[in-house]
Amino acid sequence: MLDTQQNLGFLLLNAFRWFDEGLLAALNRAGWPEIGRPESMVFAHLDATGTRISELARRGGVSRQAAHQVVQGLRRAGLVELVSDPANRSAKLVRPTGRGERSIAFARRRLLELETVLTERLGPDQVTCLRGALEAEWGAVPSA
Amino acid sequence: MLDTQQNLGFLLLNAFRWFDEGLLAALNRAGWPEIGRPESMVFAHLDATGTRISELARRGGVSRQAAHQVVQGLRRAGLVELVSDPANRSAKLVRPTGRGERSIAFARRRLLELETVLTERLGPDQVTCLRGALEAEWGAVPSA
DNA sequence: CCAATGTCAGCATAACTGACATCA
DNA sequence: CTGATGTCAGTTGTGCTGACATTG
Repeated sequence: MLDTQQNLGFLLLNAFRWFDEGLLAALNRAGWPEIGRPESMVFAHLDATGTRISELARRGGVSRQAAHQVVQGLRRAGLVELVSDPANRSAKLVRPTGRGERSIAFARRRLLELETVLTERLGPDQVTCLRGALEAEWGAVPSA
Repeated sequence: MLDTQQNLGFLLLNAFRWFDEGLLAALNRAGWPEIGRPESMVFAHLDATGTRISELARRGGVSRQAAHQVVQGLRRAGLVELVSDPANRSAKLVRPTGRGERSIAFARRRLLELETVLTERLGPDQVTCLRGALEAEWGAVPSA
């Protein structure tokens, strides 16, 4: 009853899922079965030089505790390592391991590949157009 | 490390969240606090004449059991009712109640309102453009 | 006999809140 | 002392799989 074929919100969700499924399926098939949706969300916000857990939580919009749990899972999987922050002994930095960096590089290639496929199917004009609208400043969510 | 400001997948997710938050917050404030994310997903796929639980599950991409659980919650909240399908006695139809229909009408108005705000902020060209790209046929997710 | 539907039960995952120790 | 950080514990919500009765 909400016109899911025309409603912009649902259209956006379906488009996101297209990318999300294409990325996660490829990662799983290529040798990183331990990377799921929550892992990818934290992983994406990781900084090459190391990032604090609380910072990852802020970027991902989740609690410090939830981020901590995901990071521990990634550590057990050998994708990240925790090192003490030299600037603050009460903090630790989450850094990708060699295997973690390889998975990130793979994900980046895969995302570009998906965008290329989309460009072949929709044409360059529509994809440029899509990107332009999404990169624009939408501003705060209207509260009224 | 995945360029979350440029990656199309993340851009799509953020855009979806803009609509999702704007819709759910308005519903909660307007007197439907029991409608959350899962409820809205089922609700959106509801048909005015009544829809089977298994059909809602297919449309929403979740299991029959998960859809069943959400529907029971909506029924307890008085937003939908379950009636026997006259065409198949082993099936039931999920239909919105009066209160349910009012909430759906409200949601529809709110979604249009959000799109109007977006059009004011980005201009009609970019929104038309966005809608065009999203309504196009993206095809199956590339498996390779 | 088989397929689809709705339902119940148990399990896994993932997020949250609360609490606490450490350190700037 | 206050605030930020990381961590542990408990709880809640949500979806899944398995299993079963009913119906076509």
